[in-house]
Amino acid sequence: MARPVGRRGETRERVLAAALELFSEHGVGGTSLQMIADRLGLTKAAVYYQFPAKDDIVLAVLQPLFDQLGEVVDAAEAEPDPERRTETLLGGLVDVVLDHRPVMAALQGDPGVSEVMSAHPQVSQVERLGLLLTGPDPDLSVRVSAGMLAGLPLVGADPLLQDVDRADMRR
Amino acid sequence: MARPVGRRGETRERVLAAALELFSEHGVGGTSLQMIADRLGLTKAAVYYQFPAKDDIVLAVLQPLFDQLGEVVDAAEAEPDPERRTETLLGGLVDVVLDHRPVMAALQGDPGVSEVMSAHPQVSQVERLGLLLTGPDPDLSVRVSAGMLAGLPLVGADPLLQDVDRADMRR
DNA sequence: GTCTATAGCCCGATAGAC
DNA sequence: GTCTATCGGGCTATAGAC
Repeated sequence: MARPVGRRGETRERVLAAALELFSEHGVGGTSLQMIADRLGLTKAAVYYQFPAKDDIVLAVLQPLFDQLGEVVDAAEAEPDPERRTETLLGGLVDVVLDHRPVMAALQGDPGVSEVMSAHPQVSQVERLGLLLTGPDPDLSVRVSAGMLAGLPLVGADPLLQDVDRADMRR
Repeated sequence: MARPVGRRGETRERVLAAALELFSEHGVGGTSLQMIADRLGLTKAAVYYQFPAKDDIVLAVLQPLFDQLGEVVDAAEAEPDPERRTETLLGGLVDVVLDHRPVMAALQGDPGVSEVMSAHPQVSQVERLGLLLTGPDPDLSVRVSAGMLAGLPLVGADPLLQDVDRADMRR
């Protein structure tokens, strides 16, 4: 096999790790490509070789989270019973938050993330799917659901509760 | 009195008016000092003379709204009875949204606004006061209130409902 | 007091040398 | 695969005309 991959993508991974650190320290908007390059001993252009644009770095940091979120939505959609459907959905959402706690803690509520996501609706569609699934009626329940979804990351970010939350969420 | 003020501040007002228009068209982040200057037939530096920084323009646009919001919170805090307190608070919030509908419609949900506000906590404190007032208990009720507050501007922005809303809000 | 002209610095982005 | 050089544009700053 001769290691067809070898250390390929190593720099890319280092960029993503440094980016996540810097994003959590200064936010997306406060982090420049120069800072990322400096932290790795590279130049701006070297970072630019790995990612065509700054947005792509943000997206790459978020992608694993959204991948898992997509799987959760898919699984929930396949569930015919409404009650078990929301059960699968909420449990899966908790898992997503807990599995990606570092990313969640660093980027939740960051204005720069909102900008990138509104500019690249590819990932945002997944979130809309989730919202439509919880309540397709254009009533107040939608607002409450959205509020819960917005509050979910806040709960999962700091404390270490795990099984207890899942029961509370069902209200 | 000889009008000690005269036409002073006229340009300043024109800058704020043009800024509000441009913010609503392109968002805060998409509006440059150059655009504001061009719309008024001025130069960037002329705008810069009126406001020391771009953030100060955003803050100046928002200030009347936050001033009124502060008054509402003050009035609600002075109310001893909890029920009447929330009544005063919610009614006042509706008034704030309705009185500043143009600003609300233009800047609500703008990522640039969030950035400026997190960089200048002077005004954001008022909002926290309001949140703490609605529910000082770290329970779920806070989340729901926050969700309602986030949804309030959306309601007040587009339609023309006025008295009916105030009754609905009390849930 | 108000504005023009100009310049500095940093950013994201691109082209092309090694 | 990595880097130098450079571009255009954004915000900020200063000097000085009116």
